[in-house]
Amino acid sequence: MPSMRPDASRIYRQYLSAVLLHSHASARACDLGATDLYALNILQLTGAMTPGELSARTGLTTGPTTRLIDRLEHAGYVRRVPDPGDRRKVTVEPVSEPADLDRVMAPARQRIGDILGGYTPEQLEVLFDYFTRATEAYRESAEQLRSE
Amino acid sequence: MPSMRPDASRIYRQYLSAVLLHSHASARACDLGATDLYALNILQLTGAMTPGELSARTGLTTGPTTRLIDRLEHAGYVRRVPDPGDRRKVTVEPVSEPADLDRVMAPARQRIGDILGGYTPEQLEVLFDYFTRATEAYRESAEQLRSE
DNA sequence: CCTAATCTCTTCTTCGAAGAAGAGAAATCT
DNA sequence: AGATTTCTCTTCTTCGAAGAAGAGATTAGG
Repeated sequence: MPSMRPDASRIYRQYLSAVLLHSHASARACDLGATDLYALNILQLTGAMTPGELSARTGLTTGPTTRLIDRLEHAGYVRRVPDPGDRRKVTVEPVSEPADLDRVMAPARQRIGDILGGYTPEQLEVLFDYFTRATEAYRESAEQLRSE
Repeated sequence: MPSMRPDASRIYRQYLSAVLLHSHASARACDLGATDLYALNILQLTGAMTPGELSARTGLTTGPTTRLIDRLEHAGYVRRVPDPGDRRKVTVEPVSEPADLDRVMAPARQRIGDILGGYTPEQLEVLFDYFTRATEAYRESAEQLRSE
């Protein structure tokens, strides 16, 4: 990060730490393992996919992936839908309203909502522009790490 | 999140997912366990603390915490410093430059740096104002989850 | 001073999740 | 139609990390 501010890097690092801290605390509060949350994020970000594809993305072999999906399905975060075109296949799709996770995330969502509510439309434009770009940047970087 | 945009919530959610995705991929690339990264984040965010305090913050008992610190120290992310005032105590402090993690995070940092470099000073003001406030919001929310 | 409290670390056991290998079902290709 | 490939799922084993209990060392209090 260039010299926009002397402490820009530090602020950003602490920001990331706080996000991760909260995410981990949320997972813990839901009795959700780290890999489970990771997979759930993949599904929410990328959309429905087959177990095989999820295996590839998580880096797990198919065995653990089956049981990972079992856990997520049992907890009500995803569901298995048979593929109409290919009856060997199953599609794993994220469920719209994951009850527990939503409840746990509510306080943070409230706080962030309050913060965002204090900005002008022009400022929000900037923020959401950043969110959109950063999403792509992190997704690409993660992809890059995965393929190394 | 109120009706600032119809897809605001979705954009923000995907943004968070991407951040977490990348973080998990980074941890994986460093052979760093989820709890290890979690603890490291606590230390980087809050600063040096005793193993007992780290135990409380991670929610672990003291046994696993000792070995968690062992792993982090061995990997070169933290170090133990004896407390001069109380010789029973040890202070665990994060090391300034964690080699592996830095290397793994470099591509993302580059991309984010490029994105931020494209904004005007006024826009950066808005972004860093958000980062600062959001850090506090997530930290408080995580604290709240921990104490439930 | 001597007891109680505090702090870290060690040991043992337990548990969850990952890997490996293969079975079973269905699609594809010759 | 038969053989091969492609999926998912099952079983068994292995491994890392968490919990419980207690030892050892140091400080604080009566």
